Amino acid sequence: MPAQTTAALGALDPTSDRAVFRQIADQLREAIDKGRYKEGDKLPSETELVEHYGVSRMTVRNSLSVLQGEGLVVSEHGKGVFVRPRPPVRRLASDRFARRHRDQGKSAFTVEAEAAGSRPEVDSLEVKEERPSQDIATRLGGPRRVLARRRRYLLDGRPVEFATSYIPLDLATGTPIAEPNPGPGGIYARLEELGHRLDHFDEEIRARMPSPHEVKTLRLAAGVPVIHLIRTAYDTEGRAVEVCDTVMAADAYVLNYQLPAT
Amino acid sequence: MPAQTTAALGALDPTSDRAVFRQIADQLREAIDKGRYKEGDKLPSETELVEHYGVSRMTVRNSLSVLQGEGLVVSEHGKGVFVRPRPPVRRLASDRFARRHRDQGKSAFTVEAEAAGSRPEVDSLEVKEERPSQDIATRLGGPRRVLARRRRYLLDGRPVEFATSYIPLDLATGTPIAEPNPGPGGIYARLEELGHRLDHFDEEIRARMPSPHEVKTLRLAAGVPVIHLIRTAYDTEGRAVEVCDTVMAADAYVLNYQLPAT
DNA sequence: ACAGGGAACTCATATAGACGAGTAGCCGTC
DNA sequence: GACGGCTACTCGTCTATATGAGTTCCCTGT
Repeated sequence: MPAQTTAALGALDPTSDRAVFRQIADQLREAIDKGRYKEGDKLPSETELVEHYGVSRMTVRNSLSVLQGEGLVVSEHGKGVFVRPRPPVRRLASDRFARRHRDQGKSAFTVEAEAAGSRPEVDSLEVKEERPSQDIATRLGGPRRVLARRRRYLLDGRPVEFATSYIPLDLATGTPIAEPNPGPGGIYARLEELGHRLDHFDEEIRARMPSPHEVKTLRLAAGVPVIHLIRTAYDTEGRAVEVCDTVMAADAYVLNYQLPAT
Repeated sequence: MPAQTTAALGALDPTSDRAVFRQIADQLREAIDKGRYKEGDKLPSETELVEHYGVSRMTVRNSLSVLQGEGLVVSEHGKGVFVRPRPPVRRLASDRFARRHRDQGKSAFTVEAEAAGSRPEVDSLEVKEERPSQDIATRLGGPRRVLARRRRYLLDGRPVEFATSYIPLDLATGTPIAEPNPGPGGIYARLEELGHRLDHFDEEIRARMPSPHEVKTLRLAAGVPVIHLIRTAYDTEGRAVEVCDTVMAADAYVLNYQLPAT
């Protein structure tokens, strides 16, 4: 049985000017950090904490909401508050778009995930023509209309990322790129077949807190940021042929880049 | 005068099963998104919101703490709750370690910041020998002891990043690398002068919520994640000569990488 | 053996009230 | 005019209490 007693917790310091609910949060955080409560363990119930510290329930709840905001714990209605388990992590290497990775019949996501022993899924396909936003239009060199390809990626049933690719309409119409499934090697393979030999990608990375919509789509727990990656693909003539806007659950990803020292 | 009235806010829907404090947070969030409260504007005071919605003050505070957790607003004791201003952003290009950027008398950070019109500062220097953590040791190929160089970077007085470089002790002792100021071009220039010609860097990027210590060091507002970047520098013989562990305020950075399509 | 009811636990939401402490402006005194 | 204090406003913390709702498990009646 996991430790769900208050044995791991100390007493309050009434002389401290640190707010009581912060002191309690500090103690719980420390106990979690030191492994006295392990991943998935149930913390003491609110009532138990009330008794242990001799404070009101609101104060205890206040402490717990601090830890929840930090993403350290998750509460489950009717069951208890649990130390949040760290999910498996997906590593993205900087050579993930190398041509040699493109000739399989499956998508890069699927191949990688299966290699890592996870069950990959891709859903919520949407492929349609749109007027691009100001930002996307600028990145693509100002096309009036684009093809937008939206999809969401899941690992073992858990959504980890959703992405939208924007391709200038004149490159996409009438090609497999406009199909829901563009075929082996993905749209980069198709673009090259159409004579747009890819030269390089630019990636722009931000990290921020998710919008409520992103929380929903990625089923994010409280306190999990997102990594926002915007990739622009350029062909050998210097033309931007695709912009891919990706939002990833930050707790599910590590990004890897290799830079030459030049 | 900025809109700090409740004019921009609607009424509650008592038939909704959405919690009252969430409804209030939704309305405030929408008003901020739509620009009815602009950056730096003061929101209605808690008392005003209490009167407008006819709920208790705790409920209003609950709503505001939701928005604070999302990083949308900051509260200032005795003054009010304000829409958080977006700070200026520092862009990190993937060629930032190219040799051609190394010959100036100043550090890369200083040069970049001044070019962007900001006032750079570097502080809390600490240079000392240590036993490396397991992780750092592994990345460096297992040295017993390392030189750790810690520093913090500020822009216009605001801390934006702190970093620790770890260099195997046998490379560093008795060289300018062990000095507080390693000289123009930084330690990479010194390493190359010592015959360790740099070949490439590996960068590993994560995003997560900050620890309390990081909140303090970077003076982070609630709801601002950090970008955690671990860079390993390799020389032409494939030896790892430095690991740099950097924690950045995510709202102050955009990372840029250029990948060859290979 | 099993289905159902209900007790006993969990967290979620909300109210009302109190006191503390930081800020800013007004106003009178010196 | 400058200083100092008063006051009214702000958010911060904490208590006490009530109700609702989801989960678990036992016990009882069939």
